[in-house]
Amino acid sequence: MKNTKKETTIYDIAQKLNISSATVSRGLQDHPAIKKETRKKILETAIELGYRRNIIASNLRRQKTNTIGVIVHELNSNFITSVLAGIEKITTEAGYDLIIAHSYESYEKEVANATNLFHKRVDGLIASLALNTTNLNHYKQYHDKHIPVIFFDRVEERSDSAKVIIDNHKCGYQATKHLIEQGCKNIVLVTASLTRNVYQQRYKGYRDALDEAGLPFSESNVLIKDLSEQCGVEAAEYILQMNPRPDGAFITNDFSAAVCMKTLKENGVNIPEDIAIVGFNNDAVGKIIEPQLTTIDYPGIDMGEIAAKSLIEQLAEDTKINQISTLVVRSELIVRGSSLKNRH
Amino acid sequence: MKNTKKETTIYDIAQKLNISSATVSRGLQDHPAIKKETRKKILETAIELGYRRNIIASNLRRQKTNTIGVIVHELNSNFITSVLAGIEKITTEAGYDLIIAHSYESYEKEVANATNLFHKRVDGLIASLALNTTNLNHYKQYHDKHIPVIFFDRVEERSDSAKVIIDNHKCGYQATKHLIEQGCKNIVLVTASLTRNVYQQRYKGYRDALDEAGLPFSESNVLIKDLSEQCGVEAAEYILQMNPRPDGAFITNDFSAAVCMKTLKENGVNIPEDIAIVGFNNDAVGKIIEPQLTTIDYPGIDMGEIAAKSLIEQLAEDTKINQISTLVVRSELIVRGSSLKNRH
DNA sequence: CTTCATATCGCAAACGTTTGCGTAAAAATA
DNA sequence: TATTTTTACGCAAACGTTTGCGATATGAAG
Repeated sequence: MKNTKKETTIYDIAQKLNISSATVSRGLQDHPAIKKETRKKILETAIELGYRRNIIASNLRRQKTNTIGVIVHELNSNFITSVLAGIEKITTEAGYDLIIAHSYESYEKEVANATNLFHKRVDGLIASLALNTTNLNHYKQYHDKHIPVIFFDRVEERSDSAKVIIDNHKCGYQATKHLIEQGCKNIVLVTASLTRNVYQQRYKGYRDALDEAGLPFSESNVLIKDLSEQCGVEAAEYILQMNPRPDGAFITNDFSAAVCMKTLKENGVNIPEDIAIVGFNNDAVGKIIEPQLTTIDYPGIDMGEIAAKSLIEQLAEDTKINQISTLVVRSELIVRGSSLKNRH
Repeated sequence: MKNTKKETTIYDIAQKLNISSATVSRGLQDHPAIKKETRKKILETAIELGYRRNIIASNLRRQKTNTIGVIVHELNSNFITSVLAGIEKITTEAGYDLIIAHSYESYEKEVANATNLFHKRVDGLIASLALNTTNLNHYKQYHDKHIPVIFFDRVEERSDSAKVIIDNHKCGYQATKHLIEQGCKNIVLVTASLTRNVYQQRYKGYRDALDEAGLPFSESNVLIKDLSEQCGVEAAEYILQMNPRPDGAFITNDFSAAVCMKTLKENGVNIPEDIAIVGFNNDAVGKIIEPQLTTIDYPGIDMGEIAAKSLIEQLAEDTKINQISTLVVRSELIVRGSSLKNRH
């Protein structure tokens, strides 16, 4: 039961029709220099013989793969899922295929994925950096071969690639300012490594909002964690042992915020009366937790579409003028119960 | 600034060393018939010239891609993420690359992905069916070319492909029996289309548990939804208008269960006193909601590993004996607050 | 009836590997 | 020393497309 059947090639079609393989090839791709009639015959015998175009041979000849690679730092957030949907929409419209690689927030896996996609000869790359990625050497090979790379969300600001991001500084500022407006005077920030741009910017926004309101900043109010489930628990424990207790918390990830909130509640803390909480990402969990979580929303689907459009644009133009651009998509604060101290 | 630099090929290496390209090719892949010394020289000049193997040419010649495709019906659940992690672990160990495609629970997208991966000439396929997929013709092309396909979780039982699943009947039975043991006598089942095996089996388990306990079955206690957020709300509304009110609910998706629970609570229903609830999947949200959600846990990572191992096994053996196997991975009921009526 | 433009199509090279087979040299054996 | 085996490597075909260029036939224009 071995696979003995040979694949049918354009030669088989050509032979059957007594024409050349060149004509078949052209006929299959709607080349204008082929008579309607012969093209029709070609298509007919193609399906008759069960022909499938050998993309590998085609890629080899054309020196292109019509494929773009995507590297994401995580998968199970609906932000990322939305981004992927946005990317997919644009790329399929433009006739590109997609290869999605997952780095699991690991620098090593990100490197492996980058070189892997490079060897697979993707025509372009869209990537979001892992949490602990600081070295970008694995993208240098792309630049050397003039393969466009676009970063989204998690970017490296020193890089001269195109980037599509949100205004994390503004978000951090808005979130913090909102807490201040609710009367908070002692606000904790729970976030991830400040080496990653998104957290660095949110941190700055947090500080700027404090400064503007004339509130003191304290190192001990900033908790650098990994934004996992465990992180939520630890953040709660830290808050519980603080003296004086903070009256607000900005936790830059909805899931961690939810876990933290839950842990605080279990220890008798009232949300938002004792501590007001703001998360980040507008994940579904924020609407499940009680009270519902105030958070920052930003449209993943737009980010994906913009990143993909931008990449395809770069692929289209031979001229590598490539004005290095940073695209910023809108974002907004969504106020819900977890932060509404003065609603009465 | 056009990309003028030609790629270096094995010919360039061969020329520089005054040997043949065949020797270079063999040297690069550790062929035993190459002297240590020449191999070393080859590797050295390879990196010196910045050589990268042209996988496309290699694939064309070998008629293999060393790539396996994965089609998932969704992405943003940690079940699927775990499955992908499991698959990735095994496949990378075996030297295969992965292409992940996402069908967004859409039959059309699933078909598109299947033919796309087929044209990309993956060596094998691992897939989970979309909710409304009933026609499997898009996998026929794989069988025709003897490309192994393995289904996981969402499978078609009539198919003669290998499958790796959980015992959904047992899960449904256990969940329902647990509710009965908690004193429930009027149990609602909220689930998705019974054409999909997982929901069909869970439904049967539900019915069998009722029968065994001598409890009556009622069509009006079964709600077929799509297990979205909206579904959770609708399920709650349905339950609220039921007369008499049910005292238990088995909702075959944690997120929907959480939304439903929340909506019920908002309408004055006490969980679990008035209605006990069991979900499915052991998603993170189940530990956030209050009370925490009783659910069914099953290890995605094991499913992924098993599916991948099974596929690679099929790829290894030329002999297509291929005993059609159905592999069942363990699963278990996790009891938490949402169903514990008689904890006092 | 020439001349020329246009419409169709074929030739053959190229893309970069891999690999069956052959061969020369070196080593082992008789 | 003569013969056989082993070692190490080269030749050239094959994988299936795509495409620049040339060739033929057809019709239009003069």
